[in-house]
Amino acid sequence: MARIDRINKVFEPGEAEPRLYGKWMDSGYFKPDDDPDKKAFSIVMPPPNITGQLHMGHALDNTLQDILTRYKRMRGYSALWLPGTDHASIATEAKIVEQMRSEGIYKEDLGREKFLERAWDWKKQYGGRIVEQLKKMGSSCDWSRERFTMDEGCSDAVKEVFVKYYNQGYIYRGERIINWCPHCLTSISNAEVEYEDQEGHFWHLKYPFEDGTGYIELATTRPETLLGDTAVAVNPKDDRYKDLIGKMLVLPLVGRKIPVIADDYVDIEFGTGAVKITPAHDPNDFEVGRRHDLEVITVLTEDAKVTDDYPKYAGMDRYEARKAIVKDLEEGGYLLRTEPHNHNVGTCYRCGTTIEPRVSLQWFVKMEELAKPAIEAVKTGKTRFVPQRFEKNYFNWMNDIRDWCISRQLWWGHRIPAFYCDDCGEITVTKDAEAVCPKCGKKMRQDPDTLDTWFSSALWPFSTMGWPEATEDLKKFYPTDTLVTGYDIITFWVSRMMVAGMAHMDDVPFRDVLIHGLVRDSQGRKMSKSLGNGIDPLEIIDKYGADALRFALVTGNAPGNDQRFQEDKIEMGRNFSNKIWNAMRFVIMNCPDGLSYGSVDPAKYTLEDKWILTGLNRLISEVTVNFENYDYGVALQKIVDFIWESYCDWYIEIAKSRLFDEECPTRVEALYLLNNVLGTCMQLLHPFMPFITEEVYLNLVIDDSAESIMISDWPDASKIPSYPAEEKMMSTLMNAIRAMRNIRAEMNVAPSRKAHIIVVTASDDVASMFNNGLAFLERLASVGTMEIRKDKEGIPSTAVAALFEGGEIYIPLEDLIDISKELERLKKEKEKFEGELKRLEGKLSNENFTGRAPAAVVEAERQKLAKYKDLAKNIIDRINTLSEL
RNA sequence: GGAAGCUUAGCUCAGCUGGGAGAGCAUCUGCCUUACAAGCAGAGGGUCACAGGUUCGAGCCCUGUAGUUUCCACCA
Repeated sequence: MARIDRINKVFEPGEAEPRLYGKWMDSGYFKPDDDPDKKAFSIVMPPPNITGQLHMGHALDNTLQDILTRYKRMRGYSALWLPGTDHASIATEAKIVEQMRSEGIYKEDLGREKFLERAWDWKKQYGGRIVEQLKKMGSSCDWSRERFTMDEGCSDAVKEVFVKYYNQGYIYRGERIINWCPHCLTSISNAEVEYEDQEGHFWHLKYPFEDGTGYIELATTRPETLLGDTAVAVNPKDDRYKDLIGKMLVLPLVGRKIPVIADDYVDIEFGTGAVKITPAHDPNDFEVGRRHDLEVITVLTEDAKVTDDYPKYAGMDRYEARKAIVKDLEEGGYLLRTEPHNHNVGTCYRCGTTIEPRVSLQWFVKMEELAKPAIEAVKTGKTRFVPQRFEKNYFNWMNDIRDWCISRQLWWGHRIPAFYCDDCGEITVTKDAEAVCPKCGKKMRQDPDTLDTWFSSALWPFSTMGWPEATEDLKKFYPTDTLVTGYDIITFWVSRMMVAGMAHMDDVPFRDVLIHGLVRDSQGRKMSKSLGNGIDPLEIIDKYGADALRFALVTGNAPGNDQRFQEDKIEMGRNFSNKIWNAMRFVIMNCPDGLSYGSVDPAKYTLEDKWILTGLNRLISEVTVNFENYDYGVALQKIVDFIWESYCDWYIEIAKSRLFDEECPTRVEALYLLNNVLGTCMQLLHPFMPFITEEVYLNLVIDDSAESIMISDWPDASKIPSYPAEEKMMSTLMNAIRAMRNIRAEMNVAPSRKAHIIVVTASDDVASMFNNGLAFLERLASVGTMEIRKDKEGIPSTAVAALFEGGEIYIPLEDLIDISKELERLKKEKEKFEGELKRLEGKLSNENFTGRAPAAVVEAERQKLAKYKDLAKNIIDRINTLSEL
């Protein structure tokens, strides 16, 4: 009892977790083992933004990665989990601009160089924050390999790829209509546009013919773009307009003469069947304009204000201009009517501002051809999505892929390695920091733009390992084994890594893509800043510990499904920790000093010993399969059930009678198994709850030389003996105990009242089982004394019967028994059994079943029938006996 | 418009290749039993959304319907 005084009654994560993490860091366990005989396992961490704070999405993502890494490490792999952070160009730049604005400083006034200095300061200040937060989760990454998307190596990889793609013709520069954010003042890619439903209007306008022969009616949701109209399009098959094709119209308010053109793009059924064409401000119109060689007239500035070309509206933003133009159209008699109209509006995924399509000179990657090997790799199973259904998501995007706009009008990011000669217009693309015009020898000017953040992210699985150098890490760890990420990022990131991997490494970047869902709030809403419904993982860790948080994120959740986050689950995790902690306390408080297992003899194992070992054996096998299939929710549930029910509620309780009897001949066996079974459970649980398992494992009396559970060997089921016959016997005994407990509870018999029981059984095995178990039957079922008989002659009629497979137990409760109540209880039991009997008899008399179902299934049903018949007969006998009174 | 998911106990969710419906929380009843009241023992509670079909047998497979969520595309 001396040792227990030193151990707190509850596990204290606030104290233990930082201490243990520090120990792991110092010991170098997070680094992959150099042993060349070990097989390599690797994952790269999806790099969180340097501007970011740890949120539940990160917590889930990193918990899954840590589970995987810790499992593989214990399985004997040289396991690498490579961490890092992302510069997140647009998000970071926006934050810095915002911060500067509060100081009254503008980006342009500061200048590029000063701005970048500030950005790097920002990175220094905040880049480490998220890393520290990830450590609190218990993440076992190799921090010595930590990377940043803008560090020297990653930047070099970016330049290498850009130059290579350019020389191969996959990267080009061109004037196209792109998605422009008037707030961030940069282009963004298709993937970065989010569509949302907005209520708007449908304005029906009339555009008069030049020759005064009438007008064409058309409808628009964006009347302000009328300023840039250069045609009106109709469908060539539309009889209403056939004769009008080629005629000229006068553009209202502007007076420009524009033609009626014919194009298949126009839907005859929709609206009036006539569409105004604004090539500069609508992607479809742009395409129509190209086909018909229309003039592209830009009418809005970068910040979405009307240009000076239209003095009446100049300087108005697009919404002001819309009002003014609608008013003028109305006054001019051009507005026929206005209807309410819901439409999808593209918004910037970073700031939410409505996108303004805009024609500008940008850099693009031709994706179609590059996508092919990446599509093929998933088709042929070289890369596998888990769950598989998400590959549809991937194929969907990849099969319909558009050219990727990669240039951004931002300063924070990888500067585009293209140089221009202002004299002769020559373009050079080079990794060098400076370039001289090959034609006229003048110093060239570097493109001011930077690259899309996702351009560098796409290279992450190999840029972090030293590419383009042929490093040892690349040789050993590429391709990585598993990428863990959310389904919301498949198009942004997974697809582009696949493309880059195939293009530059000629191999997939990862074998498996483990997709998880979103963590939502308790009402099922997305956690967001604007709703203020986000739950801070750090607060949860402070209150309950990282183990409890990890438990909550994994338990009861199937792969790929969204989950609602509820504090209930955290409490469950915390309570489970406490349960384990106290099981450990119990075990070690009963271990004598200098305990040695030298005399342990498996031949002396008792029924419950063999039962718990058999259960453990099965647990290891099943959980290992679950781990291999990424079924973590299932695996965790099994481990919890085994520890809580089998080990704590049964095995410890039964073992108590052996521990408390110092003369017990199998005491050392009990101690050995109590320590080792719990220790093995800790190993199985360690990937989920690394902290408490480490603490408990090292406190148990298992192996004094063990340094850490995280480098212990994953349990091997084949080394644990299995005893099926004893397991079955034990389950009979447990059922008998449950039956006794049930009766006593229903009769309201206090546990303190020890009863005399009469066990009636024809089986010698069952009889000896009860005889051997008397010591713990007292504890588990309040048995005082016991007699065992072969028949039920002379059983007192006031006894209550507990029936189990293999026998009956009678508990004479004299004063307590209410015969009518007991009869009622027995009749209820009888009905239950008769229902089952009817079902089984029907099934077994059906020749279709006996003839067609597998023999094993039929046999199992036969045995069930026999068992139920037996039990039902006993109940009926008992009812008859009681009824006669 | 195209695609995917979900619908199982009051709540949140599991349920593997089809073979007697589960967990946690909540509710009710008893217990401070010398590891743990963050605990122990027991109980109640479900036409597995609906309608068909395949099968000896369907929560699970197929078809359809309804509700709901998400992704992709996008028509002015």
